[in-house]
Amino acid sequence: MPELPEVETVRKSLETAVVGARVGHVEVGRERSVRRTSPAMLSAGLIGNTFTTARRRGKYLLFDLSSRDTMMVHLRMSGRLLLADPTDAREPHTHVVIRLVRSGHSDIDLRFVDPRTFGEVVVYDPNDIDPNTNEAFLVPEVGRLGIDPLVDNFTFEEFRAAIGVRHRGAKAVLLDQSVIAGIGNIYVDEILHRSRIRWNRPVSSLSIKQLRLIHDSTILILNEAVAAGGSTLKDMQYVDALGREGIFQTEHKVYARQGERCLSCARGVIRRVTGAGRSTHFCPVCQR
DNA sequence: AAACAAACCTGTGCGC
DNA sequence: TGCGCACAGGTTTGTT
Repeated sequence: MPELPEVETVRKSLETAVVGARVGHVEVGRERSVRRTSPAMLSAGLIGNTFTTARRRGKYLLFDLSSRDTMMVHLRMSGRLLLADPTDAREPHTHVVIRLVRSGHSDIDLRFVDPRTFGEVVVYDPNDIDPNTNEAFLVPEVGRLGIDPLVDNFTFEEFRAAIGVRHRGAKAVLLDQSVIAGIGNIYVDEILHRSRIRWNRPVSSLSIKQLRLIHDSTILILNEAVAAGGSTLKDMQYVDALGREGIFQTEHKVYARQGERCLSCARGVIRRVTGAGRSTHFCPVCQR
């Protein structure tokens, strides 16, 4: 479900409540959600410690702790992080509950809800580094992430250097989290549409002008989507930590609009094709 | 190197 | 109404 704009919206919506809060107790109702370690290790890593940051890299949420450990949360397809009054009824599929204690405030729950259980929560030591790869032992993939368009200095030169001289299709490259971190299946289709480039165009065949267009569109769309609070689709699964829906889905030009008239050129009809197990939406007339 | 398929799970929406 | 199938925002792993 959530891509960079959704994860960023979640991050912003829980930052005030989480940063500075101490963990009172932890409940794990589903071991799979903490599969990288264990319920005991999650509790031991959290209880008594205070969150000092609520960061994001790509689609990864990173909460630094006073112990110098970090809690990583990945929502994958169906995960949600919700702030709730501890007396509020729990949503179905609430797998992890972290009780936050804040001086001068009443306690609050940070709840990890995840029907499909692809998501996960793990506490790890970011300084426990594998000297061979320079990546954290427990969560190496965060160290493999490419440029984050919002967190990093996402200049055109950096973008071009990250893409390199490959022959892969434009969509595959933009979805590659080790190139750019945070773009997923909805936003990649929207970015390429705005850039008027076909999903399977080899990046090696793109002109500097077209690369600039992709770079500009990426920044534009991701920022607009964050400003809109992300995209809440028909299934209404995605909401921020306070339960608020996003409204960027009303701005989608191609995603889930197959069969409809292209809003950009007014001539093409949006097509949906399937490849590598994912759906791709584009206008065959204005995307070349 | 790059493209693809399958795997991990559950819920929903569709056609029959 | 009910059943079976296709499909869903992500990522990893293994195979062509």
